[in-house]
Amino acid sequence: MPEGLRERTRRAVRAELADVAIDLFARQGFEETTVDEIARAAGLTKRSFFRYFPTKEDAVFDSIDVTGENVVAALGARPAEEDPWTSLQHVLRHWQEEIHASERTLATHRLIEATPALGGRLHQRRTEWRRRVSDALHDRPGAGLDAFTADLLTNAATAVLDAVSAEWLRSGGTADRVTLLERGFSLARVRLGD
Amino acid sequence: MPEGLRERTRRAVRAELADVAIDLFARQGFEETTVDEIARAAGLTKRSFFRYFPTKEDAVFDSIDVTGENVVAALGARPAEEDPWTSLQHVLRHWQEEIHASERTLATHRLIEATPALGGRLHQRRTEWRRRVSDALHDRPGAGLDAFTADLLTNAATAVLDAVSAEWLRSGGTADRVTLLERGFSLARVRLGD
DNA sequence: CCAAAGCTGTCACTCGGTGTCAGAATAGAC
DNA sequence: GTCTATTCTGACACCGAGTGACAGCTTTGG
Repeated sequence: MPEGLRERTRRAVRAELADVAIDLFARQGFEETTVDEIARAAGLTKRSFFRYFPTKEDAVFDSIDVTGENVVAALGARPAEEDPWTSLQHVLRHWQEEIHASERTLATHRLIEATPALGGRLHQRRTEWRRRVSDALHDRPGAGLDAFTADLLTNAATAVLDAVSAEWLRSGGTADRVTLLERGFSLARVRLGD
Repeated sequence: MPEGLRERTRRAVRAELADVAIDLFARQGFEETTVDEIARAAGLTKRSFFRYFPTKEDAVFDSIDVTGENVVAALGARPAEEDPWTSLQHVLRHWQEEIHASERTLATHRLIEATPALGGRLHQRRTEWRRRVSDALHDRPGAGLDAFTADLLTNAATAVLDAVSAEWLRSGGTADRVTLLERGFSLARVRLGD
């Protein structure tokens, strides 16, 4: 059984729900839109909305968020003797390449930028995978990084990521995210053995 | 009238409220403590709690948070031709020196570390002053920084700050924050004109 | 002493989020 | 095709964070 009907339906409903949510948020604002409203518009009840998303905020990040596993796995695939900062750059670059900058992506980022609660929740989600990445760097084969340096590396990487998003948003979605990422990673550098 | 009785009382109540709150949070957890509980313990009603703090979270940051004005002002006092990264280092270093690492400070940081909602809210607050700092760097006399670089600088500075807090927490409050800050700022560098 | 301004408790309300339950739909075994 | 265990759903009740409105008390300044 490669793909049950049930899971397919579930994913479809989930996508539909996220779709409707972002649409409403973009039109009338995040705080001004109730969960009940979203659910009704998608033909469900409020209770069922929370069976698909843990919070109202999470309906927004579905399409644009990274998972810690992805980054850790990709990081493990890099050569062990490579400079950690360079490894991070390559991993995140590869991730950015996969994002196709649609109109919806732009609207989503605008929404996050304009809504403090969403910014907070995004940070909260990232904290999770930052911990994983930091741990992965910490006990990496080869040069043993102390916890402080590992944290510094991951924090700095997300700092670049945020600056890239902000600039991309400022450009109205026309700027090339990969190019910005490269610029960011070379302007800000975390060099070891200094 | 240098200091009215009214304002003095108000500040005292506010401090008392924050005190009680942190105490309860540390003992039984943030989510497990209701606002009503805090207010009652301080001899007030829930309604009055919200006349002193906009949210439940904000009762925690009262003593440990920076304001954007402080940083911007201190930044303006640095020599105009100084490297921005170095300026940030000095300003934040000065701020860290003023923090005396009491038991309460430690408890507060532990609490934030253990509570996702608090981490999110702190980030939200910092976003506010990051914008100000970034703007201040943007139209600084002398070298005109583009918005992207200015963002990168401020984001990277908070990245260092967060790594310092995490390490200090890991050490159980024994590590010297200023030393850590220096190490962080020299390990991670944002260099311009490259 | 008197009026304006500020602070307080009380009440009522909205909204995000959760626990529970009973019924409908579905998956897989026969 | 049928039966049973699992899953999904709406309905209902509930909690806690936050807000608006109002009435009464205290402080401030003249």
